[in-house]
Amino acid sequence: MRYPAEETARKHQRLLEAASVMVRQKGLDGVSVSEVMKAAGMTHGAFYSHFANKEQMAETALATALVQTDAGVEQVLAARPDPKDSFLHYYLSPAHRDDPGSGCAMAALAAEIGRAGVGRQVMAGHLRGWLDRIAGGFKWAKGSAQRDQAILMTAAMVGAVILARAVDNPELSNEILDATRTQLLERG
Amino acid sequence: MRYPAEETARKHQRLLEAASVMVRQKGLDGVSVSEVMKAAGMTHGAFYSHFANKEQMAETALATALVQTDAGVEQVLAARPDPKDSFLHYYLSPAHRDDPGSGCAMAALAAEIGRAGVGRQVMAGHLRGWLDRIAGGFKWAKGSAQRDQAILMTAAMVGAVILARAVDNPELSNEILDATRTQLLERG
DNA sequence: TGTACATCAGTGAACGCGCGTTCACTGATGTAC
DNA sequence: TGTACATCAGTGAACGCGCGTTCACTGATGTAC
Repeated sequence: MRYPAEETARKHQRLLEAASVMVRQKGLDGVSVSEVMKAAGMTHGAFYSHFANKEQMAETALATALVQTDAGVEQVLAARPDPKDSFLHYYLSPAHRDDPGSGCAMAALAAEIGRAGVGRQVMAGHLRGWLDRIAGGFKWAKGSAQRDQAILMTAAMVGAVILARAVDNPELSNEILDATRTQLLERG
Repeated sequence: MRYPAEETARKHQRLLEAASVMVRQKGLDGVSVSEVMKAAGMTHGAFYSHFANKEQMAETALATALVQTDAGVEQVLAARPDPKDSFLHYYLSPAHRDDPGSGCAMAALAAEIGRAGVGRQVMAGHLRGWLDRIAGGFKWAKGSAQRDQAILMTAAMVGAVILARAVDNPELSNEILDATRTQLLERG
């Protein structure tokens, strides 16, 4: 049967939200059409009223996840007095490590995108914007380019969260987060 | 028919080698039983003469890939005069970025292991050994713990390679590798 | 040393299963008059 | 404003396909005598 346009729009939004979370939790290839639809409270048949196919959903979910990641960065950049400190404490926290579904899409999906080919352009655009904002928004040590420092910080944060998620030992996992935060703060 | 024990052992070795490469290229879940067997020159039926099931092959392939990664580290630690410099130049090179199959297993597989659960213990053991060796084998800046510096360096290298593989723009990809290397060398 | 036979790695057909996708159908919505 | 009808999001059965896994079979190897 036909549904009110507004309700359909709301359902589509629910779908995007569920897909962006699940994709970060299970990977772009790790979520099935059925489970995304189920999470949004529908049956699998309606999937093709919202997406052309599974690949397009993956791309859309990635884009949505990246937008949410961006929103998080914006929020932190408004923090006073020290946005960089706030950012490092959030990003390298156990909470972020343990909740990939609502966390940074680069840490969750960059590795898979690297081998799949799908989403590499979107990821490049996202990373460019990310680097511009943190290179300009944070205070950096004198003596070397802000952009290079922003790249090191980004690589270290992403790598630290990925490694912290990949080990089963809680002490080692926490140590990775703590040491990375300490080192990045120590250098200015 | 029955085959000479020595030939069987050689085939098993071929299987491990192929699996460890393919798993780094396509992910632990991204390789099928058939394609691994085909790569080793056999048909899929013989798979179960070598492994209990697909999951066990994935674990074995991960372990093999980590051993090969370790062997690479050992080799670099013997480099003169500056093993750290050699290490950073290899790890953060376009060659390493473009050849995940024979590259670092952490960069290739840590993200997937983080969400799968399989291999987290093996990964923790590997990372422990890795950190011990580079914390002890390289020269570090005074003023903060060698281990913390080793962790930052590892996180940054792994993150940089993952990000460099995830973007389609060659300039940005190279910039990530170059900036990370420059920054890590600059700090001693 | 020669003979008889159990072993077992490898082959390729066959299996059930979950997947992405298609389709006939439903019926309230929104539109044309 | 009321009526007739086309639209289309959503349902659930059905599809083909590739996957991991099983199985009967092969025949040279390695062993027992």
